[in-house]
Amino acid sequence: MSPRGVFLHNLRIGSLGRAGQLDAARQLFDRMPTRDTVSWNAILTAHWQNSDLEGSKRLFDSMPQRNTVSWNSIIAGCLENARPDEALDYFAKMPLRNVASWNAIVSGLVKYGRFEEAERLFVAMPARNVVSYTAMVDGLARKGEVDRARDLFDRMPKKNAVSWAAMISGCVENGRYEEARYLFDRMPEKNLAAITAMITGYCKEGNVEQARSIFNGIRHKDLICWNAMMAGYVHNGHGEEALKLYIQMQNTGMKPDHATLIAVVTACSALGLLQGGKRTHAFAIKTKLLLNVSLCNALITMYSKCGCIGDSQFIFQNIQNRDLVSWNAIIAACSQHGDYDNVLSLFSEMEEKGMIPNEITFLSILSACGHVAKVEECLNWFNLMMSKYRIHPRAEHYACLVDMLCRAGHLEKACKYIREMPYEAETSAWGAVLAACRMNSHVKLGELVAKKLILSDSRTSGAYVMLSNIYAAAGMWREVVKVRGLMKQNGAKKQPGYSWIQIADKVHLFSVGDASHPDIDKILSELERIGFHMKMFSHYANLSL
DNA sequence: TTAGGGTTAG
Repeated sequence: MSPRGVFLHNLRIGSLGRAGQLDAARQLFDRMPTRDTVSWNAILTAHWQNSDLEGSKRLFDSMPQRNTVSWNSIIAGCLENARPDEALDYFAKMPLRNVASWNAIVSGLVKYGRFEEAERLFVAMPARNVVSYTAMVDGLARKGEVDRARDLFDRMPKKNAVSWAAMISGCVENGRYEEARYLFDRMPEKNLAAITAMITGYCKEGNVEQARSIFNGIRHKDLICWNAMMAGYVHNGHGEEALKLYIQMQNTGMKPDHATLIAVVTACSALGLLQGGKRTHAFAIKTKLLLNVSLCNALITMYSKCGCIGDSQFIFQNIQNRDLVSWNAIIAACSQHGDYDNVLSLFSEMEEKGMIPNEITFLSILSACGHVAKVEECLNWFNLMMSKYRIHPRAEHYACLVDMLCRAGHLEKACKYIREMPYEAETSAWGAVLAACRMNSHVKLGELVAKKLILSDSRTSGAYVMLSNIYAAAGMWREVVKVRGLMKQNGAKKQPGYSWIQIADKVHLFSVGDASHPDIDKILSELERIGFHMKMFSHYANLSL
C-alpha cells in the first residue's frame, strides 16, 4: 500500500468513527495491508468514541508502536467514558507528555469535579498555553471560586474567545450576572458560546424577554443556543413557549439531542402533557438518546407528575448507570405518591449501592413523612440528616418540618422551629402555620403570623386570604370584611387558580366557578362520586374555604 | 491533539 493510500485510509477511518460507524471503520482498518501508527490511533479513537473503551484498551495493548498521540487518545477515551482514575493511570505511565496530555488530564479532572487534583497538576505543568489557563479558569469557577478564576483570567498571558466565554459562563453559573454583562460588553470578538452564556444568565435572572431578544438576534443559531433558550423558558414556567420553540427548531431542520429532549420532557411534566411526554419518550428510544441518564431522570419526574408512577419505576429500573439525581427523582416520585414504604426501601438500597444522599434526598424523605403524617419519623430523619450525614438543613427542610408539625396540630412546636431556624422565615413555612391555624381555629396565633407575613410582603394575596379564612372559620365576619378591605387598599391581587388535564391531545382548562365546559354536568357528578369516596376513606374534605 | 455555551432531582 502506498503511503498516500495509507494516509487516505487513516482519514476515512477517523471520519467514520466520528460519524458513529464503528463497524465500517473497523472493516476498513482490518483490510489495510499496511498500517502506520496513525492508522492504529485512528481506530483506537473510533472505538472509544463509540462507547467501546475496552476495545480501545485492547488495541492500545496490541499496538506495535505507540506515540504521544496514542497515549493522549486512550486518556481522552477514559475521560470521555467516565473512567478518570484509569486516565490518571495511563497519564502516570506515559513515557513522554506534551502540553495536550497535561491539558487533557487537567480539564478531565475539572469535568469530574476533582478540582484540587486538577489544580495540583496545573501548578506542576512544565509549560502552559491558552488552553491550560482556560481549563483552570473554568475549573476554579465551577468550584465556586469566581474571584480566583477572575484573577487568573486577568493574569493570563494570552486570551482568546474561548477563554472569555469560559469566564463569562463561570460568572453566570455563580449568579454574578452583573459581572458577566460587564465582561461580555468588553469581549473583543463575541462568539456564540459567550452569547449563549448570556442567554442563560438572563433566564436565570428571570428576564426571559431580554434573553429572547438576544436569541432572536443570532443569525446562525446552533443546537446549543436553541437548547439554552428552551431550558430558560421551562425554568421560568413558560412551558408552552418552550414547546413552541421546539417546533420552530425542528422546522429549521435542526436535529434535537438529549439536552433538547430534557427541556421538552420537563415542559411536558410542568404542563401535565402526558401524551407529549410519551411521544418524546418514544422518540428517545428510536434515536438511542434514552441512553442518557439525565433524560431518563427527567422522564421519571414527568411520568410521576402525570400520575404514572409505574412508568417512573420502569424507567428507573432500566437505567444502566444511575446517578444521584436518578435516585432522588424516584424517591421524590414515591414521596409525592404517598408511598412511604417504598421511599424507605429505596433509601436503604441507594446506601447499599454506595450512593451518598444529599440535601434534596432528605427533602423528599421529609415531605414523604408529611404526606403520611409520620411526626416522630420526620423529626428523626431531620436529626439524622444533621448528625450522620452532616447536612445543614436549608429553609426548605424547615418548611417541610413545620408543615408536618402544623398538619399534625403541633402549632407551638412548629413556631419553635421557625424561631430557631437560622434563616429569615420563608413565606412557605409561615404559610403552613397559617393553614393549620384555620384547621384548628387558632385565631390569635393566626393573626400574629398573618401580620408578620403581610408586613414582609404586602402585595401577595396568600396571607390575607388565609387570615380571612381563619376569621370566617371562627364566624368573625366583621374581621373578614376588614381584611378584604386591607387587601384591596394594599393592592394585593388574588391570582385565579387554574387546573387542567389533557385527554387525547386536547387540554381542558378549569377555573373557580367555571361552568363553560360542554360536559360540566358529567364532570360535577364524577367529582361528587370521588368526594363521597374520599369521605368513605376518611379523607375529610374541609369545605369551609 | 488538549480549552468554551445547553442537560436532571425538591
